[in-house]
Amino acid sequence: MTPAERKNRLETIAPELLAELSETHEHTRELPALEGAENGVVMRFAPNPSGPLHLGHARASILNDYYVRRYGGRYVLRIEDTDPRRVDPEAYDMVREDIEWLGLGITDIFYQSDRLDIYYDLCRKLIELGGAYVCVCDSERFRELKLKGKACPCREQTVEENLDLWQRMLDNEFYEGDVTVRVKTDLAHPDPAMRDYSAMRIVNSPLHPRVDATVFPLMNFSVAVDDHLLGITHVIRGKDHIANTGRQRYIFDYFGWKPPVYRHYGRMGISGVVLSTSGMREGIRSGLYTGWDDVHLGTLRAIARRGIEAEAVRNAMVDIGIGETDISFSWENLYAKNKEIVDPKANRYFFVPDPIEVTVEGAPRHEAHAALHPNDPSRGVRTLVAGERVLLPKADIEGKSMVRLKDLYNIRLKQVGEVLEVSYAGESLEDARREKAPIIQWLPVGTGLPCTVIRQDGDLAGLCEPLVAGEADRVVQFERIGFARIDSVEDGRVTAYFAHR
RNA sequence: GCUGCUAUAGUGUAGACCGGCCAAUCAUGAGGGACUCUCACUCCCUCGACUGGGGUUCGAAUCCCCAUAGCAGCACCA
Repeated sequence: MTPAERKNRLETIAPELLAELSETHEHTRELPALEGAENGVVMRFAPNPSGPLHLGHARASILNDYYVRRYGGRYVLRIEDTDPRRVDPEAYDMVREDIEWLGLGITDIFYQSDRLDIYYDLCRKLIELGGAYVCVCDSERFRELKLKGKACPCREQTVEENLDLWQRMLDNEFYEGDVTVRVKTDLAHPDPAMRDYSAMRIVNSPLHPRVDATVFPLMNFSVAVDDHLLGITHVIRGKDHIANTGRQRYIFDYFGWKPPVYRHYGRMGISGVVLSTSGMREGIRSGLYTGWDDVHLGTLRAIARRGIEAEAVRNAMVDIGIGETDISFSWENLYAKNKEIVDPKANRYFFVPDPIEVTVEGAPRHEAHAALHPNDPSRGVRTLVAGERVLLPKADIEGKSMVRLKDLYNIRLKQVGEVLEVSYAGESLEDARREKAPIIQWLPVGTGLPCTVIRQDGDLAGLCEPLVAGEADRVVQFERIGFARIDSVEDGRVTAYFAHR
């Protein structure tokens, strides 16, 4: 049966199936349902302000955002700045900008550094409940004991002794490293990670940029407290937090709170870019990278600069989902998502990398009209006026005997010793097709703008069409090269960032 | 070392909870073709996977056990 016959037959026996066939299937993927989410959710994104957001943050924030949008409710941004050592004052703004770029539906914002009194208060209550003690042991010594499942002497202190020590901590009677408040868990717990962890510690230096304090909570305490106080119902985070979920459970139990529903997704390996804040900062300092948006970094501002849109990142992350399997992030898949968005709107232009000038013997003066977008004639054309002298991409004519300059005419090439002889070969597209001549981009001599296309693996230098100057901050397609974001146009010089083919 | 999680095509993902409709979905990618004055877009065709071994069962990608591999945690970081 031919396809047409099959279609006819289907029409006679089951017209409703035929209708189904012609439907365009929208592949917006549905992620698994969350239990207890039917009446809305309260979720959170809790970055540490130590640098700009990167792809790892994008996954966490987008997946939580996805569920808030799906079920309705609130989306809390919680800035976790309880470690003065890991706070970069400039990162507060960067995080805010990146969140804006991502388009997250944040409804509430909290800074943990504003909430120290809340943590102090609940820490005292936890001590009173007998759920925590102030430990004055050397951390190394404590660790040894813990691994053996043994208690340190401080664990036997009375509530009064602990309260006294706690007050002295707050009164600045101790220095960094001298004391820590530990949550009493279970020293016999089979998982050593679960045994008596720290809830509060002292940091004397550096000073916190937002608050005058030296006693700070550790994340397992502040996170549990805030998740409860802020009414968080569901938490989606990486599996590196599985142990923390277990530790935080003790806080919930001591206070008689109901913990949120947790989902821990698998590790996402991201290759090809630098992600570690320290690595990025060091590279920027040493001049290896131009800044937080250097193309070699995995920050959101870097991929934005490369012309990747937030929606593409979102689609890629939802596609990846919340599976517990460890995965490797696929740039290829992200590029495909981005092309979906960018291809319909990107205007087409010629960019000639590594240009060589040739004189086309016998070529008439000719005006070429190339569509700004081949699928949308209404956008009009770029007009390029060519005489005998044109610029061609070196790599595309090497070894060729005939090529067609797109929308212009055909040329014949002959290498005679050191000299490349180029002659006019007519306007016929059919001729070019018949000879299987490549159709390549070109530029008239004189009108092109110097243009650098910045790529991860080396820049392309060349010339582009003058109209590109009007495309600043937009993504264009350089025909036969790929999509690129026009980053700047200064003094007639264009800088573009390569996105993908 | 101790604890835990995971294992479906190159990549991501569905199916797994409630075994049969799975000779395993969709996307991406690769190869081929159509269209096209781009190596873009669109369309068509093809390629490619249930980690291994046992067990339960009439029947296992799905349940159980073992092995292997990967990952995470065992901070006075988040």
